[in-house]
Amino acid sequence: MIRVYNTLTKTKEEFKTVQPGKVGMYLCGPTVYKPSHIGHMVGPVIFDTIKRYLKYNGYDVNFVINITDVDDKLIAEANARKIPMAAVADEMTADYMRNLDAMGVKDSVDAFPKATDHIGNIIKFTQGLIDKDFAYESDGAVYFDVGKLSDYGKVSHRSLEQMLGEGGGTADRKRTPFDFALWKSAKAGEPSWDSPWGKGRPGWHIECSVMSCELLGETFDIHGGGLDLVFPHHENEVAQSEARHGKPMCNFWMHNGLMQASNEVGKVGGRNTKAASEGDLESQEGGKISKSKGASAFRDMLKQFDPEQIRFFLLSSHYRRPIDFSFERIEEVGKGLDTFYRFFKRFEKITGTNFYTLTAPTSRKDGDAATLQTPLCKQVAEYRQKYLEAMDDDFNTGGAIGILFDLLRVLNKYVDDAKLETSKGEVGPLVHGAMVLREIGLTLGLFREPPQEKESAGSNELVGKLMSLLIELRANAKKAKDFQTADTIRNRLKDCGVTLEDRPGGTEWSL
RNA sequence: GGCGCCGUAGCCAAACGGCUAAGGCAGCGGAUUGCAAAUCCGUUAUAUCCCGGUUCGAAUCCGGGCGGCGCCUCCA
Repeated sequence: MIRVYNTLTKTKEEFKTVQPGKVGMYLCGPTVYKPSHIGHMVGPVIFDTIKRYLKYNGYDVNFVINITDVDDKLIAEANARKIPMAAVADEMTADYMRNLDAMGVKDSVDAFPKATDHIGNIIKFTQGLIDKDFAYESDGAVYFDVGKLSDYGKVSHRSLEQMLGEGGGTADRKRTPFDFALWKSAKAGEPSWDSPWGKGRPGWHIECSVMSCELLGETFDIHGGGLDLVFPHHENEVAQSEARHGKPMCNFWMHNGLMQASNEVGKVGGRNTKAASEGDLESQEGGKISKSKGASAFRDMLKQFDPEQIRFFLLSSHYRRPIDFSFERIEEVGKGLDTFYRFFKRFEKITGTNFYTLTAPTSRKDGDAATLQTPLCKQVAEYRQKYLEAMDDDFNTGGAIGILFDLLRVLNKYVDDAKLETSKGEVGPLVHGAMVLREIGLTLGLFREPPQEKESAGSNELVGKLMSLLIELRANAKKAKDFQTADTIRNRLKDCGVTLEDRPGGTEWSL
């Protein structure tokens, strides 16, 4: 049984779907006005992992991430750069897609609807709300009347009375301060569309209600987003959708913790310099990354780190927790990841099989059936079971990764104990163990393909030839007990960033 | 000020009332090695920010502090 923490009820609930075997999942995507930074990758990676795990559990998952391509910030950016808003949106959407692709998320997303492709539907939806008397026109704009909804505040767990008591919000053309715009009237020079209320553009919240309904139906299963979107965005989505349809918009509201910026974030590519000189305290003092104007572009971060390393970092703690960003932390998890890569090589050496070509079970049921009866396999099965329990419990990827390490240790120990590197032994259990490691890895979106950097260096033919020359020279020196020469070669290579390992089957090198 | 989240070893982190508080990184000792590296074994929290309470039993539940963070500002 999979249990999911629901923001609506503030408890973990048994996961149940609207339609048997099918899951509709919607994630609030980016406003495409600047290149994405690492904070933008948190939600996609987490919900991609959730999709992978649900698929593994036999669900057919329809995963939607929206693209907000019309908004104040986009207009401002377009004006500043003196180019059309659509040009800004296209450029930044392309950047976002490349980043998602690097993180292994893009292919997992079934649709990326854009707000501007749904203007007609947005107008229809808005008119529907007016017809039902949940919205009113005022001066060319249309507002949602929150006072008409008795349960407004149920997602963010606050009440209208309480908020009004604080004197928050501003009234202007609105009936109540917390009424929000469904449709905004156009100002001169702004992109606009014709509507029954004159030229204008959609408000921020309406697109998500409209597109989620278009693609996933009036009631769907999972709505995700960052914790910062709970209020007002998700509160307002629910208000719109439920007022319009008279039924629950979504059964499970899931919110991921935000990535906290440390001062370092802005340092890559020197993007922080501008913000700092402008006295942008937010980027100076940290806070959530999504707001930090100094956060470095994710594409720059990809030059420094393997995407898998970043993914591993994001999944190493529970999704509802805030994550503190730091380069040290990413380096650190990278070292843990390297231990897996070393095992994969070790595995290939012994079995002649590339770990990445192993055909592992892609469903939980198949995995259950694949259990063998040797001592190692039993141990592996126990860890697999623990892994499943961790993931069943609100997608506890942090705990799951701990179990991945346990599994790794058991497999390495088996190789050591059976001396598989020097003598022929029973490799069947090892292959089975590696298969389970791959099965688990794939549900987390890990170990999909060999780490890129290390591969490219290793595949350089000249480098390979030079390395075998040096290794041969060193082997001759060792044979002649000339350890000084042997150590010189090893130390000098170390200075070049190349590590030599004298393994049972011969010397190996790595960067 | 209002609503809410969080505080576990040097650092990161799991745990959701009950066996010895996972795991990673760093450190230390050992096996192995010509020496290393890698791998494995052992070790590093009389114990979960502090103070009370509930309970046979609390890192977990309740109350009160202290500290960190988010939202409640941008005709949203």
